[in-house]
Amino acid sequence: MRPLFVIRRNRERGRGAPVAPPSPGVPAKVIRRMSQARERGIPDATVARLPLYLRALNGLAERGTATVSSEDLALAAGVNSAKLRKDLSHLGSYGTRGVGYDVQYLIYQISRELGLTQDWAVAIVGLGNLGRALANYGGFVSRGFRVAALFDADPAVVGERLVGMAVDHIDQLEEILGRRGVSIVVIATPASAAQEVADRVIAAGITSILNFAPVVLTVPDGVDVRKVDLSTELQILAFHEQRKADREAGSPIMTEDWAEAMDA
Amino acid sequence: MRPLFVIRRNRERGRGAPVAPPSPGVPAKVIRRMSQARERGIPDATVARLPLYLRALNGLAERGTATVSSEDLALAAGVNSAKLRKDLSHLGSYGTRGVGYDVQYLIYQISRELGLTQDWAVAIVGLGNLGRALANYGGFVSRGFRVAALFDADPAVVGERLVGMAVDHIDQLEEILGRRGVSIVVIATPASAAQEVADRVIAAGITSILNFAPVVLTVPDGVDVRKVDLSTELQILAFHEQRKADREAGSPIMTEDWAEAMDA
DNA sequence: CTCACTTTGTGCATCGCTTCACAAAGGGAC
DNA sequence: GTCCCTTTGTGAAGCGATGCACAAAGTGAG
Repeated sequence: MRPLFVIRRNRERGRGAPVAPPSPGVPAKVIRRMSQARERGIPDATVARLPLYLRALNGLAERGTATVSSEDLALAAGVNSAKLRKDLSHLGSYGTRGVGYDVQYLIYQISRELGLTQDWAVAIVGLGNLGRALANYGGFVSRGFRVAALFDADPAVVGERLVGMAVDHIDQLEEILGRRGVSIVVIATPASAAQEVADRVIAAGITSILNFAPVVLTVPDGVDVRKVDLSTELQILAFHEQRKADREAGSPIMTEDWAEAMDA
Repeated sequence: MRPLFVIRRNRERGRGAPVAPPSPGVPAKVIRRMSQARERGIPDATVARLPLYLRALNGLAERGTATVSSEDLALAAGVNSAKLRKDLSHLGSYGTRGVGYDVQYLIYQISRELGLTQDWAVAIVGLGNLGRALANYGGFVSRGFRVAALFDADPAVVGERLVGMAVDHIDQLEEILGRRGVSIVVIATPASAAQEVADRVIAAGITSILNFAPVVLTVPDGVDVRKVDLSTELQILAFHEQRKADREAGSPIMTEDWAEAMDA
């Protein structure tokens, strides 16, 4: 079963084989076909932007727009139009030259690519303030995702009903995950519990985790972890804010900063 | 006051002026000096990782570790050690060869670089489930950040007390932001209100926004917006999850997918 | 049909980040 | 002091992402 090439696939990013240079003798059609085929190699940066495009498209669709040019869609999504076109070209050739993209069709294609045409059962572990906020957050249930299980370790919380669902005790984690077909787990526990929860859900077969706890989770290969971290974001903002402040007050050449840095 | 060069600075990412090509005649020392000097040009990718290092360091400090090698720290932060060293080298030369980094000293240096030695007054706008979770979230108050104001548009929520602070009505936004010296605003409103809130806080002089609402905010140059978006993260996970599923079930060559894609 | 115009899809140059690999620098033993 | 060991700091190569600029491909008018 799935030898060599699976492993190769795993690391196969972007272009894969270095498409032959456009020597004038080679039939252009063959080259085209190859890059169209793309071998399932959509760049990570592109994948990260697809949800953005999807949201912009849904906005357009609600306002009844039937087709949209890359220029306009890029504007709505806040990106450069060349980037948008290149991103979409990784999915296939879904536009019409001289016209633009059919909004509904593009929504469908992006949704399909992102796997939103099926629905995903999501479990939330940890029902403190953040976990509750997530459970109640209607936005992400809207398309493709469904909260299928809630877990907490606190006996006072277990049994409580949230969004029409009882909170289960963490002891039943493995059993219920399996029974309800959960494939994505959201960790919203305190930092101290996060790694243990991760270990358990991974042992139960989960390979996609969204982590809100402020820790670096250690996971085996093949498990995807995405991290959302408030304090990190604030710290990045603070860095830039400080810089702006420095710039206004400090000397343009910034010699003082230097002196300070030097003697430290 | 601050003419031309301020604008230039604004767009000056990374290296700044296009360092002359490494023509063999140019004295290497000059180039060296320039990149060492860094002109306050810490790469964005590095800035984004500094909070991570800081957290790992705090963990080590709590356990009483005095010095740490780049190898160990990198392990704790979940990055490659060469990357860690290069990141830290952008801040200065704070390690000791043959020994490693002094944990306390490095904590101080990173904190200073991130601007965490001063404290930042943060306002939260929108106190639905998410806003409340953020207000209660102790983690980010810990170091450098302080919740200084809470706003909501709902009269039923205004006046309520959260984390020892009364919720103010959004009408008083500008006045209170100024009075309490707020410099970072967290938007946790519904999507429909987010742009208006952003416009108002920017008009009031705010230049750093952390946006939880699922919309692309349009802001003038000089304003930093960072976005945290649950549904985007879930969609990215779903994409990879789907891929993993395809890989197990589907044909390695993936001809079927093709047929399906073609007739659509 | 041809012509003018619009907009996509992409080759290519560029840029910035990552990673390797090693010289430089410090510590400790003797 | 010298020698050996450890670990940093960084030049340079590699790699992926970005954005320009344009040929290709479509529409619509006449």
